[in-house]
Amino acid sequence: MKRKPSTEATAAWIRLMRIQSQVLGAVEQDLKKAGFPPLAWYDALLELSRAPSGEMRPVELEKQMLIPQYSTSRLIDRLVDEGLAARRECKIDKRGQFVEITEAGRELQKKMWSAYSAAIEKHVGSKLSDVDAAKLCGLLDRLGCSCGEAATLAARDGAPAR
Amino acid sequence: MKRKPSTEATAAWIRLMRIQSQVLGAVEQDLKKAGFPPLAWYDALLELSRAPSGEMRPVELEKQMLIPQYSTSRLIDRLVDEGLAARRECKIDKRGQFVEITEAGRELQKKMWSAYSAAIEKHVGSKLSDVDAAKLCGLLDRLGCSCGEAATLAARDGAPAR
DNA sequence: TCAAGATTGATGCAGCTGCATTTAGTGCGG
DNA sequence: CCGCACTAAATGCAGCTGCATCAATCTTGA
Repeated sequence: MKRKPSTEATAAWIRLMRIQSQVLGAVEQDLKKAGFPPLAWYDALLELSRAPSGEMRPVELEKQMLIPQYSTSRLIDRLVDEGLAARRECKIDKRGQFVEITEAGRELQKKMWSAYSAAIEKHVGSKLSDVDAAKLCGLLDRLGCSCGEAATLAARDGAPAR
Repeated sequence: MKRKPSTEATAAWIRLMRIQSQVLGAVEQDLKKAGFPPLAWYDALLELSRAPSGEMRPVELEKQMLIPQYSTSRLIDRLVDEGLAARRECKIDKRGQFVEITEAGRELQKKMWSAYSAAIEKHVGSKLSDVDAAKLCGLLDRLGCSCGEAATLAARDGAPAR
């Protein structure tokens, strides 16, 4: 059972873990220093703002963001507490609900994108040519079974999802 | 302030976040299913086992693992609780201490490496040729200011560090 | 020699995460 | 129409993380 992964594979694994945490930390830090909430909030607001009528089912949000159900539930709680979103009852399915982004939510999303995009540029864009960034995408996509397609489409106003 | 990062940079950012979390999750899951503790424990045990006399200062460990001080402190607590490591007093500096890996700790580290290396192979190695893995390393290293050098040297028996 | 400052490690607190379970509602087969 | 399986969402609990702070000790420099 020894020496299964090649040195290269192991090195890639280590880099993937280290660099991601480093870059994510740097970006989150920039956001926080600019007085903004965590990235997850941005992701949620972005998804909501993209929805046709500014509202969607929690289940839907959960699938888009690739986070567990309970996590979605609590994230919505926080957004609602801050007046960035509102819960609406769902008439066709009384178990469920709709979550609607508020005007404040839309504004915050836009403001965050300024800081967020600057952070991406600072910590990723400025360190890699577009060609290299594309190469990196290609290599990373091969590690994720089949999450590349959707992500490519969504690659406008960046939405990570942990 | 609009359109700062290129589409490619943003796409790379998204991939980096998504794929990392996906791969990390898969590896941790494999470890857990095999009945092992979290990866952080492995990292710590590995560092300790590498130390000349099987012991090192918490500060040292902290630097190697790139995790905050309080995190190290509590990780050591857990290792000690499980009998995988032991605290030794430090005679030359009474503020400090030494942490020594136990025999059980060494054994666990070795056993974990079997499962861990298999997971790396399964989730990284098998999806990328060595050449591509090396390319990936190169690209990722450019994102991390200066963490590549050390990591390359340490690339035996993989040690991530979040 | 001694006070000021730096360093080592621990800890209380708040917030977040995962897991398992609960509550409520839907829909299908008999 | 009823019971049973399934889905939607919330929640209690334990564990982990970050932050700020603390106590103890070491070091430095006047």
